[in-house]
Amino acid sequence: MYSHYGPQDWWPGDTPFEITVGAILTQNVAWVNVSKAIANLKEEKLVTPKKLAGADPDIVKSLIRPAGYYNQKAQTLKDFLSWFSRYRYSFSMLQKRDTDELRRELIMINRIGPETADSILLYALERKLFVVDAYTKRIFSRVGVLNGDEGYQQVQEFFHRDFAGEMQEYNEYHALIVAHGKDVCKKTPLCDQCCIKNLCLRRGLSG
DNA sequence: ACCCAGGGTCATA
DNA sequence: TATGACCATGGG
Repeated sequence: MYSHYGPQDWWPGDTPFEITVGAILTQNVAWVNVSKAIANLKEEKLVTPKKLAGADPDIVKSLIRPAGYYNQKAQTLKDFLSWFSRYRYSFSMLQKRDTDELRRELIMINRIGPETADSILLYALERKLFVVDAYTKRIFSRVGVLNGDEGYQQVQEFFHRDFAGEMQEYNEYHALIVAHGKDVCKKTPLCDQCCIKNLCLRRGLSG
């Protein structure tokens, strides 16, 4: 996949906080819409924890509107920030904490689920874990490695076990799966010849 | 006019 | 536990 699609340079964003905001805003929404929302926030210089926390909720809603679900997402940002304030809005503070502890705390925040939490952990905090998404389940179900009825944790454990790697590989892997999902598997329901199938066959995981 | 996109929550049976 | 409804915008 890497040789075909090249480096994906994920996550788009200049700072850990921008990455975090993007992870929240991108829930069930195309990234193009999220970029507009982030561009709006940037114009108002609100892409910093303190500024965003101090902003008028109605202003924030209007700025993130292109990303959809703006009422919920404005509240999610607020809830995240109220948790983050306990670390004095400092990513260095977060880095002192254990990955599993942070993950539990993030998931405790309303409307931040496992995928959003893991995206923040991998792409903003550079923790070594695999991010599961709908493409992952679809693609790996099709090639016969997953059933399709596994839960998030189960799928994640599968990848941690059979596709173990370093943080940089998890970073690229998730991005490539998304790229591949948008590219091929949407148009071609049966990916018999796809590179992932071949990879799994080589590893003795399907066939 | 439909369907879906880099999810998650809540009510119901 | 397992479905369904709901959140909302923008592009194909």
